Amino acid sequence: MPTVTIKDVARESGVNISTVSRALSGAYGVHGKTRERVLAAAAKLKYRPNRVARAMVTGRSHTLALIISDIRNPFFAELARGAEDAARAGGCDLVLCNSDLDAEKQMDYVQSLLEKRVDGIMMNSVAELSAAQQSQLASCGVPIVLLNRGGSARAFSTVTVDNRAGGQLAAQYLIQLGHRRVAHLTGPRRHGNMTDRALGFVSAMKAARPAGQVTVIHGQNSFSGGYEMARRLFRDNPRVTAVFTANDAMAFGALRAAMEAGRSVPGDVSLIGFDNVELATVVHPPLTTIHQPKYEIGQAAVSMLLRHVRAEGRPVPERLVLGVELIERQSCRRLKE
Amino acid sequence: MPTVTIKDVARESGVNISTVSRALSGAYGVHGKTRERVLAAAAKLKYRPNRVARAMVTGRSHTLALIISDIRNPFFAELARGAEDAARAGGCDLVLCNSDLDAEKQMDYVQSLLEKRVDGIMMNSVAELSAAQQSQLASCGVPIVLLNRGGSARAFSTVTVDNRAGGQLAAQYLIQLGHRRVAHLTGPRRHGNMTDRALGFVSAMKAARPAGQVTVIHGQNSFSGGYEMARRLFRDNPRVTAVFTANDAMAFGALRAAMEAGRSVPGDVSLIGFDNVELATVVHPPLTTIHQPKYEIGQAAVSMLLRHVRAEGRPVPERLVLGVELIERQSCRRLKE
DNA sequence: CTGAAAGCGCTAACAG
DNA sequence: CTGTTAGCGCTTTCAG
Repeated sequence: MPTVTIKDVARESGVNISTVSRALSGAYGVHGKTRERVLAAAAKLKYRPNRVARAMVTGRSHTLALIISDIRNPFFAELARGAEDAARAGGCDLVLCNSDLDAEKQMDYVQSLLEKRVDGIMMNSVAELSAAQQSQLASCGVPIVLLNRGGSARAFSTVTVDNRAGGQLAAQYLIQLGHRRVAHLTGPRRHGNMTDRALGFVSAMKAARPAGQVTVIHGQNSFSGGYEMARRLFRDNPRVTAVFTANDAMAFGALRAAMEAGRSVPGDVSLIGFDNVELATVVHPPLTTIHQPKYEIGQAAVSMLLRHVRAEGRPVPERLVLGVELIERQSCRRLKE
Repeated sequence: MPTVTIKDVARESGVNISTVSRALSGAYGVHGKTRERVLAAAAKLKYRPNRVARAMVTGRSHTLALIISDIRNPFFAELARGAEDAARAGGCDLVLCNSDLDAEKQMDYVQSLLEKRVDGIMMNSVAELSAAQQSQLASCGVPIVLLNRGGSARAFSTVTVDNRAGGQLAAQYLIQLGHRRVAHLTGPRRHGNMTDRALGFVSAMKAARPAGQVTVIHGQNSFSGGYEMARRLFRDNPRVTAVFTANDAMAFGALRAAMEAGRSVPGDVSLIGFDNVELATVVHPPLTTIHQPKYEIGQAAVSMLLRHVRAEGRPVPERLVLGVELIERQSCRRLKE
């Protein structure tokens, strides 16, 4: 309780505080004997270095931040776990921020994190950032890696999956099963990753022979968002034979809506999701979906970030794009002609 | 980029740094005019206070930590969200730690967090802590609130739900449906909360007329843990008519195992979970479960923690226990005599 | 190899 | 109301 500092250790071991500092940091330039004495004293006193003091002088806080929309989305939970494991392995703590896809909240977080001198920030930035925001972020002094493509300016490092290819995969699968009148349930407009998914899906669908018709609906990218959109869809647009949701959470919501509307999946309508969260195997029917490597995204993001942190100076933006794949389960069926 | 400090603001506005400090912290004792000048200078220079410097002198880092077993468990994700929202509302950051129910990893985290001078820690401590660990934690100098009952020593503040009552609720429900040969799938031995759930369940089951027989199986408290245990159970103990899992994730695993084993739920076996995570409504069949207020637990934990932090001195341990309730859906059925 | 001293950026008495 | 002066606990030159 009576906080013991490096001074106490110095007194106890009869050396100067700078010697203690060196001995403790395992640096060279300290006699074996002295070092042992210091270590013993530190142990005896139960000395615990004060990392905020250290951070102040070194300028490195050994803290990383992860700004996501909502940790309750299993996709982000998995990603966060990958990030936390990697951060810990790299000697850093991870502070978690939920932005709810709210641009203002997101910038507030960044501001606050900068004041706290975090060493780096990972974020799935809301929509495309305004030019002002972009430059503000780019020149904020700490490395940032985006979890989505970084808008027009190539100023940011990013780690993403190939969202566009994912959308195409979903479309091609549905096309091949004979679906042409389909819907795509997605998140808010200008949500980076989801926009790409939609792009890939719609373009592939249009390119089919005969061409498909796709209704795109925007809403909340959550369970309840999916539920709401699907409810409206089934009511207003009952002739749709398949729906592709921009994530699994929305697919679960759609599943729920289908159940309540008395529409069988895949009997009456086929459903395909995106993410491949663990629970996709246990819903009924098991959900066909596009798999993305969630844990690995988090991991890769921190290792890229850590590399930038250690590199000093303004880092050269890097971009890593990971692959996706179609996981076929039982929520889609072939359309009889 | 060329970090602007309070000194720069002082120079720019022609006053002393302490005046800047006062003006910025909104404290009294500074002339309106002067204050405006300072604020203007700060804005012009885009001054951002260095919170680690501030933390060093004030001794408050405005950082809270949450140590849980795994954020991928939707229960913890929801809890973490409640905690983060409350922390943010209280002006604090939240660092996330995944301990995997590993006692050593958990103590490592605590150690590291203490060095970082977090203001408080929330943790769902693994099992009962050893006496040594308990006293180490109790006297570590920062407030701790446990997310489970705190072992024998009443030295810790806790926020929990009434796990025992939850177990009883599950048992009574099953009893009333006529089940007497049941199983309970739970987590590792000595997991605080789950132990209480088991206690309540088993005792209520035994107290039934005629008394029930309950097989208790310990394993990993995860989707795959539930899956494994259920697989073994269905193979070795096929006459069981109902199973109660200590959380929903395990119930989902059990559902999966049942599906693969060709056993219908609730046709062949009834299933009841614990947590009431969002997805419990969308699995097939919708899961009957014991609801606990996850978000509120996280929220309550930080507000208790913040209260302790602000109270200074060794806080008086408080204990908050929240209620649970049975949510009846479609995974259990009445046993025909 | 070790000690002395100068800060990191900020707050908090203590004087004016 | 404002300026001076000490530090917070640690790292890091710079001299021995």
